[in-house]
Amino acid sequence: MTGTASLPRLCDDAACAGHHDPQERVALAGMLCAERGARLTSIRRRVLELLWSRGEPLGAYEIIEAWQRATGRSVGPPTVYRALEFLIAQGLVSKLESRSAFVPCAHPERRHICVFFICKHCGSSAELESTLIERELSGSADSLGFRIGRRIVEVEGACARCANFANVT
Amino acid sequence: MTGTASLPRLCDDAACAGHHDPQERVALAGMLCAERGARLTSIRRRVLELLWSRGEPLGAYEIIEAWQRATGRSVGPPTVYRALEFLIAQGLVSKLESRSAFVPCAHPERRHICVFFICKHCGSSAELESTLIERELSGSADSLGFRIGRRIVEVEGACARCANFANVT
DNA sequence: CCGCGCAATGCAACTTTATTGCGTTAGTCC
DNA sequence: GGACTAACGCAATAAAGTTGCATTGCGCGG
Repeated sequence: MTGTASLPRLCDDAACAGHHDPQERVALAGMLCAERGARLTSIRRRVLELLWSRGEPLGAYEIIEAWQRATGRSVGPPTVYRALEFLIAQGLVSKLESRSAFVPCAHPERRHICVFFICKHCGSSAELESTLIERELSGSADSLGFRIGRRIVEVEGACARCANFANVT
Repeated sequence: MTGTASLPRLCDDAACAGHHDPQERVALAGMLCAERGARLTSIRRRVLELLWSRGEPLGAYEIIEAWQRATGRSVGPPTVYRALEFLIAQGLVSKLESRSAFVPCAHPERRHICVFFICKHCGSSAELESTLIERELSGSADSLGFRIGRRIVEVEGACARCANFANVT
C-alpha cells in the first residue's frame, strides 16, 4: 500500500449511518485538527480509535477498560474525560446524554446537528443529519429570544435488526 | 374561594412555556391518574408539587433536600427515584438528560414530544411542542426501520433574560 | 541548544447520580 | 378479615464525573 495513498475522503451522504472505515475517519480527524491548529495527541487519538473500532457507544469507564486491554497500561478517569472533552469540542465525538456514552461522529467536516437513533436492545446507535430539525429549532429559539448552543436530539427505541426479533418493546 | 371550584383546565397553547398555575397542574395530574387507574400516592404527589413549586429543573438530590426542608423528614434516593419513575411513565415529568435533572411536564394531557430550551446561565428550562420535529423523527425512523420509543430534544444555550445581560456565551 | 511558558498528563481523593436487595407497610379484592 | 400485590424504607454499593495538584512534554524565542 504505497503509491496512491488512501486520503481520507469527505462523505456527502447524510444517511450513511456507520458505513465508514474507522481508520479513514481517524485520519480525517488528524487532518481537521492539523488545519485548525488543534493538537490531536496520542492519547486523544487513541480514545478516538477505540471509539471507532468498537462501533457502538462506549461509556467512559468502558473506554478505560478497552484502553487497558489494548495497551496493557492503565489510565485514570480524568485522562479519558479530558480526551473526550477535546474530541467533543472538535466535533469528532458526541455524547449520548441518555446513555452517558460516547460515539465517534461520522462527519466532523460538517457542522451539523446529529440525530441519534439508539437501540435499547443491542445498544447500537445510528447518526443522521436533519437540516429540517435544525431550522425548526433555530426558529423556535428565535421566537423565545433564546441563543442556541448545543443541540441534543436522541431517539430511543428498537433498531431494525432487533425489532425483527421478538425481543421488542 | 368556594363556589366555582377551580377545575384543572386543559391548555391548547403549545408555547405557553411555564405560564401555568402549579396547583392547577397537580390537580390535573390527579385527574389524569384517576382516569388511568394509576395511583398518584402522597409521595408521588409531593415530588410533583416540589417540582412545580420550584419552577426550575431539580436534580434528584435537590428534590431530597427540598423535601426535607418542606417536611422536616428525610427520604432516601430510592424513594425519590421511584416516584420520578412513576411520574415520568405517566408523562407528568420529564428528565433533562443533559442536566440529570427533572421538570414537571406542562401538558400531560397531550401525548407529545417536548423540546426543552435550557439556559446554561440561570438553569431555567422552557418547554415547547413541535409536531414538525415529531413527524421528521417518525419519518427518519421509518426509513431506518427503527421503532421509536422515547424522544429527547434538548437545546442548551442562553435564555432571553440571560442573553440580554453580558453574562453570555 | 537552552530554557521559559503553557498545554497536556498522572494520580489520589472525592462528589454526584443512580441502583440493588430485601424486609416492611399499606391498598385492594374476594 | 385474609391473601395478594404494589408501594415504601433503608443500607449498601455501583456508576459517572470532578477537583486539585504535582509532573511531563511540546513549541518557541533567544
